[in-house]
Amino acid sequence: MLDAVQSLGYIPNKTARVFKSGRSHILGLVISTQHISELAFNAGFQSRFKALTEKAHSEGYNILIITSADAEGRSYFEVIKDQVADGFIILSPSVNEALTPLLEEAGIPYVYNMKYSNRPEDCYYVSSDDVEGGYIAAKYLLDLNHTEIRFIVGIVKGNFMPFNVDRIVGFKRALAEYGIAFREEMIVSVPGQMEESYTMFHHMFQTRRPTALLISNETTTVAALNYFHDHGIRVPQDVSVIGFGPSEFFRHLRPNLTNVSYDIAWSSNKQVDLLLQRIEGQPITPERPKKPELIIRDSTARNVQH
Amino acid sequence: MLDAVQSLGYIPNKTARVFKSGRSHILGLVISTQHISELAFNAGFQSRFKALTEKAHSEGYNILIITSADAEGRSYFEVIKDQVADGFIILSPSVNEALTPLLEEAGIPYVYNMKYSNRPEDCYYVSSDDVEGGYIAAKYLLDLNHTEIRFIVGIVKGNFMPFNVDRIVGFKRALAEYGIAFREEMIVSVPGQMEESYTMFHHMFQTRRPTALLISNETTTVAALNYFHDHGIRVPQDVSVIGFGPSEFFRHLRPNLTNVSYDIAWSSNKQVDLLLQRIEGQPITPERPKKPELIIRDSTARNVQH
DNA sequence: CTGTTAGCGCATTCAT
DNA sequence: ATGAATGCGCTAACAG
Repeated sequence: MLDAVQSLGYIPNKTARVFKSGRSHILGLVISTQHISELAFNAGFQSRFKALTEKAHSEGYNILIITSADAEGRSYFEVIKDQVADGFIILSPSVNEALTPLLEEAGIPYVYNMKYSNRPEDCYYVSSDDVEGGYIAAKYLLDLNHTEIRFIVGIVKGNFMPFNVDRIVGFKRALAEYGIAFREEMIVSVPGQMEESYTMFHHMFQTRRPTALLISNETTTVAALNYFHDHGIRVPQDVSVIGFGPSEFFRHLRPNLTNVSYDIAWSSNKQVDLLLQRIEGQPITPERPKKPELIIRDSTARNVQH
Repeated sequence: MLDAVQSLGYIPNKTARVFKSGRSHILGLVISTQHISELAFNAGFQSRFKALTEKAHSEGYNILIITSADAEGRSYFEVIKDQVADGFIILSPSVNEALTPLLEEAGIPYVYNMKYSNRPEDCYYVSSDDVEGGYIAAKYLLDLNHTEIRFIVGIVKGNFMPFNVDRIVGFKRALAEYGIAFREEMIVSVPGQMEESYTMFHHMFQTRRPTALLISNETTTVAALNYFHDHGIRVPQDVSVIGFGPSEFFRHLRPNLTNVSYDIAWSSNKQVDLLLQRIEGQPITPERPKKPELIIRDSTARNVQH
């Protein structure tokens, strides 16, 4: 009789099974609409998406893409609570103090991709060591005799993202070690992506021209290289450039870019592991942030000016 | 009493609601693991992902990412039938004759992003007019006096993808109109992405050097530009290049690339519309493929050689 | 070892 | 208008 059932085109109702078992084997990936719209040269997000999907897949889970237009705690929660998913990976564009208590109260398992709170019990995230990232990048430029350095960071609603705050801390630390005074103008924020970044570099290079750039996102890095290409500014002869993000991406740019390389596959895997531990009610083993590496390529050179 | 329920932190069980209503408001996006692993410069997939996600979102649906390692009909079906989703958008890397009957028999609504069969009743797809795409690109190069043209196409398991078959038809049509004999060597297939493409261009330019290139995917286009950059081959003075894909991507390359531009947002929106019609059992209004446009930029010039 | 049944939480129907 | 009962399709527990 079972054979008959099998040979007939019977397909068990997945919804009923999920309902009964209480497990959908779906992981919600919560992203802002900004993430989606800025996909093109956002190599960091792409790597994260790839790694999370592959890892989830290998653990028997699928990824549900969940977007929320305004990245507020309450609205994120409204979207999250309506989803069929066993847990959520939250790629917050900023610190989100309001969201966590709501999720906790509702008993919804979650994980962040970065530090989301200053309370020690809020340990459900796996991040990278961004202080170190800012430090090694700045140190390398200082070793190459650069002092007119600009650190280009994106801003969301007028605020630095937490990892940029950390990178700036590392940047300042390196400066201090070398006895170079920090000046506010060394930090340059860009509100947007490709177009705004291009314009910003235009202004920057019309006025006081720096000898070295740290650029905290990939799209802005592409904008910089395009601006330099269009205006005959040579990298690294005229300006040194260091990018932040997955190393493979920068290897495919011209010139090959020196960059602070994050092991996004590692952190993504750990995020999924952590989330699955929460879902299964297992004890949590917090992960220490992994140190990024400086990959030296062709976009950085010794400063011979002045 | 209702107020009390509201004010208390009561959250209705989404799974039970889905079970009862029979609607998950989830659309499965079925992709191969290849899609995921080749995300980086795959601007076409990125645009598609973005457009599908935004459209689904605006229709009150979310996107579930479903991957299958081997893109066979049966294994795709095995994965699909286990998913909680109201319907599926299938980004098949090749024609998939085996999958469709299985889905039909199981009564699972689906939509493809390209023509998936030659039977007239298999009309559940929204594609672009790729014959036209190949034609306008080739015609433009022929107008610029190029005859040593190479059409670079990706292959999956030794086969051209259906849209490349169409583009080649258009390419040959243009050739015929201009009285240029087609030669087999004009079609060059690359098995892989960035690295393999780079090597392939190296071989190509060591031997008989073409004056113009049509490149059917974005990663290979980037590989070509990188190869030319590294070896002092100037675009468009030494070689003309035309890419295929979303126009914004090519605008951010250097030089700005002439390209055959597809309206991916349009086709993605239509795909979701079509799928929702199927899900709701509404009569289907088939969409005619939209014609692509040739965007002329800085990577194409008149052939003055010979 | 095979066959029957209870119950998951919601929405809908029906009875009050 | 409010409240109680039913059933969706599975699975796990239980009975035969």
